[in-house]
Parts: sequence; C-alpha cells; structure tokens
Amino acid sequence: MTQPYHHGNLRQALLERATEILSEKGVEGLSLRGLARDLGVSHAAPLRHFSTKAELLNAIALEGVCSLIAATKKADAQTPGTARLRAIMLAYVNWAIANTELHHVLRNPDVMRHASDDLTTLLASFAARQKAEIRAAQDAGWRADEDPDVLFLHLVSLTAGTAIVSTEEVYQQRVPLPKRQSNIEDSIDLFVG
Amino acid sequence: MTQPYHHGNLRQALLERATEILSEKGVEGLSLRGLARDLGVSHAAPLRHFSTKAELLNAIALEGVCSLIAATKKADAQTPGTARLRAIMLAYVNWAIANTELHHVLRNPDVMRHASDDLTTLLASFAARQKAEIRAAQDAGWRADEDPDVLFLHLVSLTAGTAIVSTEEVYQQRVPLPKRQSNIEDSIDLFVG
DNA sequence: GCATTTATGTAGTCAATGACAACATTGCGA
DNA sequence: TCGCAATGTTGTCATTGACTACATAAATGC
Repeated sequence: MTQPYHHGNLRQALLERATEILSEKGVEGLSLRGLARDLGVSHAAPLRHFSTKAELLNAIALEGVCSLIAATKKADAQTPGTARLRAIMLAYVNWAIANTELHHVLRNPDVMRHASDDLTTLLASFAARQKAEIRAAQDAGWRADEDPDVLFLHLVSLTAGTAIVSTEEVYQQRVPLPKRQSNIEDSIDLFVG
Repeated sequence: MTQPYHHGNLRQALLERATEILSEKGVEGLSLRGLARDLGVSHAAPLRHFSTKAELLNAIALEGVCSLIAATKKADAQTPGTARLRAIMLAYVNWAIANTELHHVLRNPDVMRHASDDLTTLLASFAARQKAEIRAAQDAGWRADEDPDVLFLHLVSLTAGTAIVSTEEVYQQRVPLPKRQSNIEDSIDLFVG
C-alpha cells in the first residue's frame, strides 16, 4: 500500500507543523520545503495552500489573533468596570504565556510587515473593543476624570508590555512562577485597582 | 584609478548599510550578499567581519542597546524620585521612536534568540539599573508601601509596551503627533504620578 | 453514471542566499 | 625588510523560495 496521492488535510497539517517549528527555531528556521519534508509531500505542495512563506505566516498570525480574541472574550462575563478590565488584561497576558510562539509571531515585525487586510482589520476591531471597555469602565465611575485616549494607550501599552516581559526569555528573571503570576496581577492592579 | 583592494572600514559600513536595509525591508530582507553588492565588495567579504548573518544582527543589537543606555543615562541629571523615573521612561520611549528600526531589532525574537553573552549581560545590567531607580524613588517616598518587584515589573512592562505601541505601524492610530506625545507623557504619569 | 471542471500534489528548474575553502593582497610589527 | 595577521576575492555547494508544466484525485453538473 502506497501513500495516497492526496494528503487529506495538508493545509491544517502545515499550520500545525509550522507552529511547532516556530517555537523551536523561529521565523528564520521555518521553511516551506522543510515543512513539505516533515509532512512527506513534495517540495512544492505547500505552495498550493500558501503561495509564499509570508502568506503562511500571515495565516498563523490570523489564527493567533482569533485565539487571542476568543480568550479575552471570556472576560465579558464580568460586569463592566475594574473587575472586567482586570479580567481582560489578565486574559491577554495569560494567553500570551500559554501561546508564547503565537504571541511571538504576532509581535514579529517581519510578519506584521506583510499583514493581510484581514489581519489588520481584526487587530483594529480588537483595539476598538478595548477602547469600548475603557469607556464602559469610566461610565461605571472608574477614573472618570481621565482622558479616555490616555487610558486606552496606557491599557494597550501595559498589556502588550506585560505579555512581552512575561514571554521573552531575555526578561525571564529567576522568579518562581507563583510569585511571577502574583506580580503580574499586582502590577495590573496598579492600573485598574 | 581602480578600487583599492581594501575597503577601508568595511565593518562600520556594513553596520550602517545593514541598519538602512533593516528599516526598509526588515530582517528577512537583509542579506550578507546584498550588503556586499551595495558596498561594492565581493560576496564573501562581509564574512571576514561577521561570520554569520546572526552575528551581524547581534552586533547591530549591541549597538542599539549601547545607544539606548546612553539615551537613558541623560535622565540621571534628575534627582531620584518621580521626575527621574519619568525622565528615564520617556527617554526610552523617545529613543525607540527616534530609532525605530534599532528598537525593532532589539524586539525581534529571531535576533534575540541568538543573542551573544555581551548582549544579554548588557541588557541585564540595564534592567538592574532600572531596578535601582525604583528603589531610589521608593527611598525618596514614592509608593513606599508597594512591592519593589511589582513596581519593577510594571515599569519595564509599561516602558516596553509604550515603546512598542509608539513604533509599530499596526498600532499607529490617526492621532496627530503632538497629541500622541502628550498622551504618552500622561500615560506614564498615571504610573509615576 | 459519466464527463468536465476544479482542487490538490508532483517533477523540474532557476536565481538568490548562507556558508565554507583556497588563494591573493595589503599593511603592520618584530 | 621580512613575515605574519588582517582583509578581500574567487569558486563552490546545499538549501531555499518561487515559478512552470504536468499528473491525479475529487467535486460538480448533466
């Protein structure tokens, strides 16, 4: 019995294997031909699904954003206000910690440089949602006298920054995990608290 | 008159041209052979100075960190306390805005993945200095009751995050520059107060 | 059912690249 | 000044991204 001519679900397999490679070797260590080898298909097969390497990376980034958005959506259970802001920010940071490599892809200038319209649109809508949360929290009385734009910038910066500091090796201090986790929560509380 | 056999200062020329390329095409668009062409030397000449592409990127990152440290050093003129913290954080963010591509190199996981000991040591000492500033500010009465580790995490996250939000195109809102600058300052003031 | 169209995979090829080795030229110090 | 180390060149190789022509499977319409 020989290999079937068609792989079955090459597109999905490519995305999954690519994500594995990314966490091992990063964007530069990822090659379309290497993926083809790993999956036992011909060297040009991946091109049927992603016509360039950039397109593959973009698809992974898209997957990442969807996953991130889903993760933060759960925080909607909280009523608007400080608890909800805290939940949203923590959801983001925890998602980044749990999906380090996807997070790195989203942070990689070489990937985002070629971001598709889909991707940028999704990111923009994500930002809009965060902005709306700020407004809602202010309506509920939180920091009502501050400029919403400043609060928005602060929230986005702090969230992105905490995610980066929490996932990039360079920043990893020799701090035990429980302590680190509680530091993250306390740090966020400095803002929302 | 023919070209001299030796370039004269190829190493420096490589670093400069590479930085230009990086801001145009990013890490993936940078090639040792392309640099050689641009500088009119043979395709293998760059290898005399940087035996791999990663080594070149590391050298650029090293240059970047030195430049960043120098930029933040000026804030030392302020006396320890909130004004000094604010000055340090603003110096970082403004450096990132003025040196976007160097900042992107420092933020690029593919570069930092191969960071040399020099580079990580320098980054660690930079972090230590920030930690010391926190302590000094607390000694001067600022947020004296907070956990220094939490304040440190907060400062690093907020600084890195603001720099990223201020330099990555994805985040660039249609906000006029003066307004953006004042937002940055106000956002940082939310923390250093 | 069957033919035609579309999706998917293969084989072959090309230019660009990173990396290495062998050799050439220059300049500096003993 | 002589020799050696630094620097640059030429030649080469495997890998890669990307393209083309072709093969096969699958879906669709009749």
